[in-house]
Amino acid sequence: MPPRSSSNTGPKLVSLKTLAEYLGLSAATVSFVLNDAPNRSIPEKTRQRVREAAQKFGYQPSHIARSLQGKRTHTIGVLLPELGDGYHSQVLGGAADVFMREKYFFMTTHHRHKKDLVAEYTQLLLSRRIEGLLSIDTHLEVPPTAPTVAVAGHSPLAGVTNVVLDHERAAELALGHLYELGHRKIAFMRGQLFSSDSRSRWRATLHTAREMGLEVAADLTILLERDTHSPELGYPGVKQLLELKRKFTAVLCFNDVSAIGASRAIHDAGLSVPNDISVMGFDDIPAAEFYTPSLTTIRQPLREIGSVAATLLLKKIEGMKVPEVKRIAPELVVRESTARVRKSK
Amino acid sequence: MPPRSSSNTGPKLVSLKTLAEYLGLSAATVSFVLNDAPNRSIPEKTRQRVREAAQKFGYQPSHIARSLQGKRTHTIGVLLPELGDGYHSQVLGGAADVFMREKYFFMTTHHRHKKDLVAEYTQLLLSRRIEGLLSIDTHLEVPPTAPTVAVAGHSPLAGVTNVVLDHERAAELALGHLYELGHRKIAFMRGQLFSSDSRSRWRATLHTAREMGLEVAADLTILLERDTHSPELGYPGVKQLLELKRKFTAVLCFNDVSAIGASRAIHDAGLSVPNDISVMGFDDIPAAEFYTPSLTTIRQPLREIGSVAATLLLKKIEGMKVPEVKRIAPELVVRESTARVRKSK
DNA sequence: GCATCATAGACAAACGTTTATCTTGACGTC
DNA sequence: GACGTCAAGATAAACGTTTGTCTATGATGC
Repeated sequence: MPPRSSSNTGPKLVSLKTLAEYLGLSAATVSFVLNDAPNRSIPEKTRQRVREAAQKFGYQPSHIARSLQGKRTHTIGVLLPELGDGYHSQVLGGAADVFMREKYFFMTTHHRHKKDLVAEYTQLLLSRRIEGLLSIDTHLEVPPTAPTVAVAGHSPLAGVTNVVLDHERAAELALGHLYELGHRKIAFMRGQLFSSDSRSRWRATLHTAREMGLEVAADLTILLERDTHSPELGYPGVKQLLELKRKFTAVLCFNDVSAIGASRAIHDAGLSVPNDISVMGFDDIPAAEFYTPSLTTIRQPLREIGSVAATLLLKKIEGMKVPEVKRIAPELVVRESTARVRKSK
Repeated sequence: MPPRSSSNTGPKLVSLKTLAEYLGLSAATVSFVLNDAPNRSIPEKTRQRVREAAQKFGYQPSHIARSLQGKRTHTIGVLLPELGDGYHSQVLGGAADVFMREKYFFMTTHHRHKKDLVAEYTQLLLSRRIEGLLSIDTHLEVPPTAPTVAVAGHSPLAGVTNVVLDHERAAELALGHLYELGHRKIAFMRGQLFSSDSRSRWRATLHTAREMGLEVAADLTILLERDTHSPELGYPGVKQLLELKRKFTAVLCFNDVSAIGASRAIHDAGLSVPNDISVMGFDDIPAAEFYTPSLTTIRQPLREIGSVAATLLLKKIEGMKVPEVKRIAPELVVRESTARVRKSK
């Protein structure tokens, strides 16, 4: 296809005033017509003329001028650590669906967890008169002066609504599944201490295990330490357990990546997943499905988390009351890496 | 940590006027001080007073009012099909790095390839006075009236700069690698006809193969048809080739996902990757590294593509001339799924 | 034939800035 | 003492809208 003609230095943007001048009308009248303002008597004939002229000149009202005196900007500010990795982008995607549907635009900023950037961007967004702030995995120091909803925010802040994964439910699903398959000797992985929701997850795991009468043995607990996103994360711990001849029939991993590492360690020890040992992941990353054996895991409904957060934020902006905290239930995804524990010891 | 105090109905935003009134000065003077306007004589004492008051009231200049008369809004509009999947988010991430660094903010819109939405959002962004448009994997019908850079845009448009992967280079890297390993009978996968850059890739592959003296045999060519993102995409074609007893030592897959499917088919046929057949992917998705055997692949430097596009866009906005098309070189990532062809036939 | 009323539209203020130009008083110079 | 200069700041216009109020003009009522 040949390039189209029109240049992109573009027809200069036409203002209400120019349009009015051309029509021999006042800007006000033109504005009334274009906005279908009520309580104004303007004959259909004039309306036609105005609309045609607007069409002809490709008139676009200046959103800036508009929002200068009307309060509404229909703009949201988003704060997140990094764009492009799976987690944050998916949450943002879910939120974006809602924003677009409700005719809000949003500006995204990323700060790589730098405190001063978080503060700076918050201010800059505010000075652009955003109506609300969506904070994803971001540590806010003070409550912003605009309605705010935080996803996976750490500390509770006055007036800031938190949307978080229901870790209790996650633990129930994971342990419940293993329990039903007959597993009683389960190895546990505990997330790195610096990891954002590592603590709440571990607490929920301990709590649920106790309720179900499952033992969380210290000598079957692996504490992750390395700061990596490769399966190498889960390999050494499980390998060591196997070398020490600890007895267990399943391992509850911190996430899918470490579950893949765990699988490899089991495989390398000459054992089979899931026949000898079941492996349970967390997150449901795309690789969880592709891996062999595909991973049974707990899915975090990231898009849903995003859309719930966005919905709550819009409600707040409209002045409605919303809860301080909203928990989102995860889902159990059963695949190949877990199986019924074998009768034969 | 206990919740902080301050409420988020927030201290009402303070305007220049209010500030000026409080100080007993005119708004203009306050503006001069706060902007360090040159050629204005204002005693240091007054400057101090002004700055202190601004601090005290947490004054934030209204970006909106500012950009109403100055032309600059320092805002970019982004058009993409979908937020949250790997490809687009990574490109956006790379672009965002540049935008943030250069103090531009951006609004992201997604259109799921709906033509009318593309047009509508372009207009809306324009009416918000964006200074430039970044179009990612989006089919633009007409050149927008603002400087525009397109990533993986399909048709060339007058004045729109295109940033694309250098498919020729990609083919050279892939085929060169296989060639060096001794492969001469290679099976090819051709992308679905509806896939965006399927055509240019195939053309480059044919061209490069010819140059290297490699044969692209019709009976070793698999045309993908299913519209799926699961490995199932690559499985049946390769399986069929094996069943038909076609002889080949390597398969050049359309992407990593289909490469995983291909691997499985080979495995299921009782053959080994890479000992019997080498498998080459494309994209370098995260799973490529985790899979067993990990995939040799051609990496699309997505973040780089994004940052190059953003850089070009900013240059255009500054009024500099930039090329109509910019090709980004891919990278060969050698892992376990390819090996030297075995001597023994 | 005059008051009343609806119509069709103009006028002007306001939103929060920036910036060019003007004012005022103090001081210095010859 | 007339004049110019400079400092310190005020005024006002402008950016592109929206919206409350005002004004002509003609039509209607009695």
